[in-house]
Formats: sequence, structure tokens, C-alpha cells
Amino acid sequence: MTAAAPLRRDAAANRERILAAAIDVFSTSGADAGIDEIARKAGVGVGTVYRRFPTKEALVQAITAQLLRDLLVLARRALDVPAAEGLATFLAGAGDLQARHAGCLWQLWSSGPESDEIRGDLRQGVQRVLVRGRECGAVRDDLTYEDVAMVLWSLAGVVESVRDVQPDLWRRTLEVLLLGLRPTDAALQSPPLRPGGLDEVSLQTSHRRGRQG
Amino acid sequence: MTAAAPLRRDAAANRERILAAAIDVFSTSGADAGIDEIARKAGVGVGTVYRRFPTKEALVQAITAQLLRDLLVLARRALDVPAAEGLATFLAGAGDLQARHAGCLWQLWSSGPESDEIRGDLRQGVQRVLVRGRECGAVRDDLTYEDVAMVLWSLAGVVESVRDVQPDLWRRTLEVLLLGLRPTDAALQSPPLRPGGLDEVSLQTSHRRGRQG
DNA sequence: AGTCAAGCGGAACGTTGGTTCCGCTTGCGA
DNA sequence: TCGCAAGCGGAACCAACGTTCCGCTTGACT
Repeated sequence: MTAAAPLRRDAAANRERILAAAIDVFSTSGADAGIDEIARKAGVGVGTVYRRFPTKEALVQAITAQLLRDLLVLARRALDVPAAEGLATFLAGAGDLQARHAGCLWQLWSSGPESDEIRGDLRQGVQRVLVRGRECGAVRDDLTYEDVAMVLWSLAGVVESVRDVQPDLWRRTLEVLLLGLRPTDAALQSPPLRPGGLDEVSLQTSHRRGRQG
Repeated sequence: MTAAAPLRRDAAANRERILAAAIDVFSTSGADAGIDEIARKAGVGVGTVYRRFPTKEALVQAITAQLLRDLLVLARRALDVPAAEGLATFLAGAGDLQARHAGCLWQLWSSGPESDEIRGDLRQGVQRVLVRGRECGAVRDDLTYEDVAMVLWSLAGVVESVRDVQPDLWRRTLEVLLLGLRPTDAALQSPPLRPGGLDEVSLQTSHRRGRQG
């Protein structure tokens, strides 16, 4: 990616306003809100949206890429709290993040190849959080990185279902999940998402979008 | 509802094939699959679909109404197993049911007023399951009926996210959740979905659909 | 067998929503 | 201050999809 010429000041500002408007609109009107609505909310014309994001999907990807970056920050921060609280801290932050991005959550793991590096870093960070929690006996030792993704999907399901009825119901879900993530004497019976499964999830999602428009 | 004349035999068969095809197509291509695709899969013309289901939404509602009825059956069956296993039995059945209806899950609670009675019965049945579990110390006593819905949303999130990568990953999620639903010495801190919240969820969903097409 | 209401297929229609295009505006370096 | 490349708005374009319509077919009853 050769660094393109920097944006004009007004253009850069518009870009931010578009992103913010998109997040807002998606989370209230759902992922299939029209570009018009986003443009109106951002106070620009649709042409402006399209000059910055060549397609609607690119716009969504820009949002989810940022989301991934934010998750990474959260994971690193979770390494600074006491080991016993690391996972809970991360998941609480992630839940909050997801709640503020309702509507885009199903795309979270499918943002294009440019996010590959971030995804790698995220895995590393989260795994470290897991290990730390394990060592001090705070989390069960049969938890994989994929299980953390699974927890995020659970929270996403709750978030998307009750969006504006009770936007933070996910907190209760997380409480229950965290109780279940504490060590017990028996291992979990059902297998976790298979390694590499996360990549397939992303492929599948984009494939699906591709076939329908 | 004055009972309409019974369907001709072939028409009745087609109706079933359409429903089956719709469930299949939705779960593989997502909820916004076209009617054409469903009709093709069912081996009928689009006109036939529309004669039986006046709109696409009606088709989805027919599916989710059946889903609700099936949930009710599961809840009643869960009253016949040992009290300590009732909730787990119900949730396992519900998870499986949801996995076989991916794509329609977000509509589950919004099927029209004709399902009101079923929803009432379901609440009653599930609450009985909860009470039984509570009495024998198998489930925590601060669980509400809404919490069960919350668990279903969690599972739905996992189901929808990994549909064809690992369609039964929800089993692992459920294991974790069940561990968290066992009694502990401290009550949950975050509030459950407020009473009546379920009705709002349905309203919200249909409102959302209404505004977008 | 004959009748016909019910059922059927699929082309055609209208709308919605993503995307493109073009004439006007404006930030910014010379 | 001037010039212009970059940016802008929004009308117009186009493909996809829900829905309707109509001429043909067929199950069921006599």
C-alpha cells in the first residue's frame, strides 16, 4: 500500500464524521441502513461517502477494523491489571465496545486481509491474558483463544437482540459466562472451535455477503 | 379466524415443501435470501409461495411460530426429566432447534399476535422448569424467565456466527453457561431483562423491519 | 367423464438502495 | 491573490428483490 497523498483538512474531518455517523446509524437502524441515511446524518452527500469508501462494505470494514484495533488495546490493558481479573476486564471492555457497535458485529471477524496482522496480535494478547488467569487459578485451563471469540459472539447475540430495549443486558450474560469460566473439576465435554476456524468464519461471512448483493 | 377451506392435497404438500425449503435456504444463505431461491429449492414458482404466504414476512413468521411451538413442546418435556436436569434438557433442545433454524433467529420473539398465546404458555412452562430446578438446588435462585431468553440469545449469537463452520459450537457455549447458572453464594450484580422487555423486543424488531422495507 | 374452483409458473412491474457521474466549490501551495 | 487538483452534493442510473397478474393445469366431487 503506497501511502496516498494526505487528505485535505475538510476531507479528513468529513471522513471521521462519516465513520461516526455510520456507527450510529448502523447501531440504531441495523446493518442494512441505507447510505443516504448515513450521509444525511454526517451532513454530507452520498458522493462524499463513496469517494472515501469505495463501497458500503468498505465502510463497514473500516469500522470493524477499528473495532479490532480497539479490542487489541483492551487486551493489552488487561495485562496491566491483576492476573485474576485480566479476562474479566478484557471481556467487560469488549462487551461495552460491542454494545456501542451494534449492527456491525457480524462483520467483526471478516474485515479484509489488511486486518490480518491485528488479528494475529489480538490472538497473542488474549492468549497471554488467558495464561495469566490460568496460572493464578482464576480461569479454567481448557479454555482456548477461540473460546474467547465464542464468548464475544454470545455477548453479540444478546446485544443485537435487545439493542435499544436494554443495551447493557450483556453485562448479566457476561456475569453468568464468567462464573462458568472459572475452574471446575471436570473438563468441558464439547469441543471448542477448531483451530483456524476463525479464518473460516471470516471467509464464510464475506462469501455470504457476496452472493446476495 | 374462520377456518378456511382445507387445502387441496398437492397444495398442502407444496406448503410444507416451501416451509422446509425456506428454513434450509435461510440457514445457509441468511435471512435476506430471495424468494426466488426458496421457490426454486421447493420446486415451485414464486407465485405459489405468495399464494400461501402473502408476504415474505408472513413466511418467516410461519417458521418462527412453529419454532415457538416446538420450544413449548421442549419445555413440557423438560418437566418429565429429573428436576435437576430440567433446565439443561430444555436448553439443549432449544439450542439444537435454533441451530436448525439459523437465519430466522432474530425474528423468533417477534412473530405476530397469533403467537401471543404460545408465548404465554412457554413462559409458564419454562418458569415451572426453573422452579423445579431451584427447589432441588440445581439452578441459582435469582434466575428469571427473561434470563432463559437471554441464554437463547447467547446461543443464537454463536449459532449465527459459525453457522456452517461448526454448527454445534453452541454446545460448548451452553456448557459454560450452565456452569454459570448453578447456585453460588453471591447473587448476580447486573439486572435481568426487565419484565415486559420481551414484548418490547418483538415490537422493536418489527418496527425495524418496517422502516427498512 | 365432465366441470370448475383452486392451484400453478413465471414474466412483468415497482421500489428500494447501492453506485456513478458531472458541474460547481474550496483548501492550499505558489 | 491566483490556479487548480481535490473535494463536494445530489440527480441519475442500474441491478436486485418483493410483489402482482394472468393464462394454463389439475385435484376432487358428481
